Amino acid sequence: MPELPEVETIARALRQGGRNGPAILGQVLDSADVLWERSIAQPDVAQFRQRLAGQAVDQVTRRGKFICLALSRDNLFIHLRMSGDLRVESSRDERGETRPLEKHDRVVFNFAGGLRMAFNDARKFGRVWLAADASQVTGSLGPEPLSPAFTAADLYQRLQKTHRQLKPLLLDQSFLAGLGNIYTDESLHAARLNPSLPANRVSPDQADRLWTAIRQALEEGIQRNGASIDWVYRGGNFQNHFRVYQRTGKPCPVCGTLIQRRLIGQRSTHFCPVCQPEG
DNA sequence: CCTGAAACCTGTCTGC
DNA sequence: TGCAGACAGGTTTCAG
Repeated sequence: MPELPEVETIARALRQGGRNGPAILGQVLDSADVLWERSIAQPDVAQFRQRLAGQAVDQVTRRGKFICLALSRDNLFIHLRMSGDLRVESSRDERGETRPLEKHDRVVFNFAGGLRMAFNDARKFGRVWLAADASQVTGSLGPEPLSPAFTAADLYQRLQKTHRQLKPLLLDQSFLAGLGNIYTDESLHAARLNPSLPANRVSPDQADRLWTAIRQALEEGIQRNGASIDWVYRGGNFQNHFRVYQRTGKPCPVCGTLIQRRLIGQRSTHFCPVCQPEG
């Protein structure tokens, strides 16, 4: 589900509190309950539970679409994939009774102070890693799009190296970390680039536009606390500001032409045939 | 190197 | 009402 802005919103809430519960920064892990074993990518479940116990949450950050918890001795990575979410709450209700879990809770992290963090994931695609060496998990990710180190010239150079179509390329996390289906379509529309255009045919000027569009789309998404669609992620309102995503048959906000949808790289792709012409 | 298809899953919605 | 099929914010793996 979530892309960079949604993951960023969740990471901030874990750091400062808000959205789905109190902050977990500084909390000490007591135990973990694994309700769906395949949610644990690494190491095996027994080792995962054993190593976790007693470690404090020293830092909460984000890298691409990964939530990264720096623990006392390890790093805990959470990837929400299509339907994952995190919920922080007290383990007991007002009467002191153990609070029941929710449908689709897959892993529950219990903290020493009485809080718990539930990883809820209807579709079971999400994964959790525990690794001493962070590069083992996030090592192959491309640049962080909002980092000052990522420049328009940088993007242009990377685009020149391949003839892959822009849409699947931007979704490739080793090319750029954090874009998903929503923000890719929104960025390409703002940059006036056709999603099927081969990357090495993008001019320096167009690369500049794409760089600006990507960063603006992501920043607006973060500012609106992400996009909430259907039953999955809740909290943000960026969905009310989509220009093309899920707006098939509705007018382009720039020229009024009806937005088209078609499959590119097996993902549904929304674009304006006039603002984003072929070739 | 690149593309497309399939797999991993559950839930919702549409149309017959 | 029931049921089949399409579709959903992601990633990996495999065949060609």
